[in-house]
Amino acid sequence: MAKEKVTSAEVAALAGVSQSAVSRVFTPGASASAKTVEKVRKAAEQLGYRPNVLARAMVSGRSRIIGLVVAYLENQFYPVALEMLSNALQKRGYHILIFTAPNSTDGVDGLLEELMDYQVDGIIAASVSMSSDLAARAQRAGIPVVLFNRGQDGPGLSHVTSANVEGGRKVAEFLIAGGHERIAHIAGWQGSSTGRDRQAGFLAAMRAAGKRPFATVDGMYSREVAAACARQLLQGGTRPDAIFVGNDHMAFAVMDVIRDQGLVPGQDISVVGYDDVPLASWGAYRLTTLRQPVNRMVEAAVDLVLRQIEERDAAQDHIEIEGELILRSSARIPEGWTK
Amino acid sequence: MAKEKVTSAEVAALAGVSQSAVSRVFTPGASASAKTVEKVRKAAEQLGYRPNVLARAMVSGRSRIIGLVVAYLENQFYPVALEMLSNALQKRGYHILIFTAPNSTDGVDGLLEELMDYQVDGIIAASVSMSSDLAARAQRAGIPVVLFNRGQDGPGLSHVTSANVEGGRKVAEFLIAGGHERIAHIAGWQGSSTGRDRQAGFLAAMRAAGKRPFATVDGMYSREVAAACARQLLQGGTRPDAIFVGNDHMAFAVMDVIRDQGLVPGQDISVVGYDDVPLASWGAYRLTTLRQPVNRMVEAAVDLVLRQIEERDAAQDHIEIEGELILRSSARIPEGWTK
DNA sequence: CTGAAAGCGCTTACAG
DNA sequence: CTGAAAGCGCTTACAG
Repeated sequence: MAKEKVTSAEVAALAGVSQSAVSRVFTPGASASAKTVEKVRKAAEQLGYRPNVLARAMVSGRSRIIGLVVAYLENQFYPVALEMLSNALQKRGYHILIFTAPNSTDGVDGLLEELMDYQVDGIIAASVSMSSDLAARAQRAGIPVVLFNRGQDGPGLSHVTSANVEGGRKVAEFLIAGGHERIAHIAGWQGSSTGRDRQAGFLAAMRAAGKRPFATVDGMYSREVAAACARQLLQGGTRPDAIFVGNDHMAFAVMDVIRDQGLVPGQDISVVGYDDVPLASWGAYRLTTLRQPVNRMVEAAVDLVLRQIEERDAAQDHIEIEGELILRSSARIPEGWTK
Repeated sequence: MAKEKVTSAEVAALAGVSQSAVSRVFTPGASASAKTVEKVRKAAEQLGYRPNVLARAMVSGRSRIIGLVVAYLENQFYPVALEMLSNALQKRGYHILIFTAPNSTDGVDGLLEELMDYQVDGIIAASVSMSSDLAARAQRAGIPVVLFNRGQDGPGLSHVTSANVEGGRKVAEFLIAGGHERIAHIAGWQGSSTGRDRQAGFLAAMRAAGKRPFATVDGMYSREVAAACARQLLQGGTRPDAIFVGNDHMAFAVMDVIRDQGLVPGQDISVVGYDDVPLASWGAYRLTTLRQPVNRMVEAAVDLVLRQIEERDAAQDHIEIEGELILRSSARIPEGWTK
């Protein structure tokens, strides 16, 4: 039976080698003779020895911990991403230390201190913006930061997003092709790059087609705000015949409001979301939406941080992944387009 | 400008005190004169010093890290719990190291090793079972384990759940009071205590009322399985007039199937879930469900681990929190009951 | 209250 | 390949 805590020294004693030898056997790439390896492995097994990650971290300067700043978990996009991120990182020998953040910018500032206290090797920040001051501090500390699903103004940070401007454009073009005349936009939070980019793409495509949006309002990425916006839009004499909503999470609220008014999404009013979270495909919503390829975004983010950690040279990078419009029944499908 | 890494020795030098003094100033409860505190604080501020948590962990034996084993994040119950857990722990100076687990028992076994490598102070395992062998190992290592939303056969682990047997009973009584004649149960995974307990309570209440369930099947906590079960139940000549589903996540799938068949939940067939995740109150579902009070479950779990960590004596405990039936429109409401 | 010193469990030059 | 030794950044008795 293994005892509470076994150290490399105890293994060394049992194996009849030096403590350094034990360490080498457990350090990938270090040299040890086959005989030593065998003796050590046997002793370690017998004692139930496993290297103490924290001690290793102290001397090597690598904790194998990635700080993940996350918020807004009500939006199904993030739990899904979180799970994938954790799996991908686990597979490469890292683990995630979670920091739940307030959704505002200033909330993150205090977190960085704590993050650094734990000597994390890198930081992935999902769904939060970061001041460039913060970026600078992390950089000075030599900790790579990757923004996930959020861009950044100014230099300093890597980030991975989907092609949001283009996504917004695609949605507008789809809606225009569908013959909609009064297209409204309940935008993603205009304090975030994703919200702004999607809106910019949407407006650009409208302009290019010589159309003006029926209305453009900020849904703040909030169910409540989006629902209020939708109610507002529906109450006038003429109402929109299509609404592009800045993300799926808000789009569900909008659909709920539409139905509350006795209208049918996809017939009376087309609704298009952004993300393609699992719920979007469920029977109750069947939401047409611009899919953000989470798996590829996750892969990119993981590659980015780990590359910056493991090969110090690796420069920052901005990765943009293209999304695809997923056609379902919440929006009228233009003739000739196939589901 | 702070430099990359500042140590207590550097602060000591600048402040003109010993390194031990610096350490004391940053150790709550350690004694230092007002003058020393001031000199040290000033120097620390100037240099941008913060204690290295890992170094502190090494010597003190406390990492202030809680390992969280989690899976099944598609079920909105868990992201919600995760966020609350993280917030509660953060507030008390701990952080969560995430381990995503396969939903099976054996998957967790390997994780425990990794968990212990990081010298976590405690473990919270959500939505996973644990072999008693595993429990024993953690115990031997002196690491308290708390099962969240899962019970355990045999001794060794603390756990917090809602009152599942009673919850199942309440649902049955509600359905019986509603005058339903053919009540089916798509149960939670029978490999889990929650699934078994809810079913047991349900069956007991049925028996007590002299009723036999229309059918009882295992939904495995899976959308797909639950949907298949629902289709099965609906296709015969006589179909159930009520279905108690083992959790909300499956209940949504069941409602989707019911509507696909042109039936209306709450009119043609009553559906009752378990959990009361946020989605249950959204317009598209309005699911009647037995609420698990996540906030109280989280508080209890956090208290339990921290107590076991901070006062070594604290014994294991099994905490059961009562839930409440939330009446919405997915199920017929018995006369006299109020929403 | 305060400093010198030992030690937490490792990794990593440094000699051999 | 291998061992002795230094050192990672702290906390904590131990004297004073």
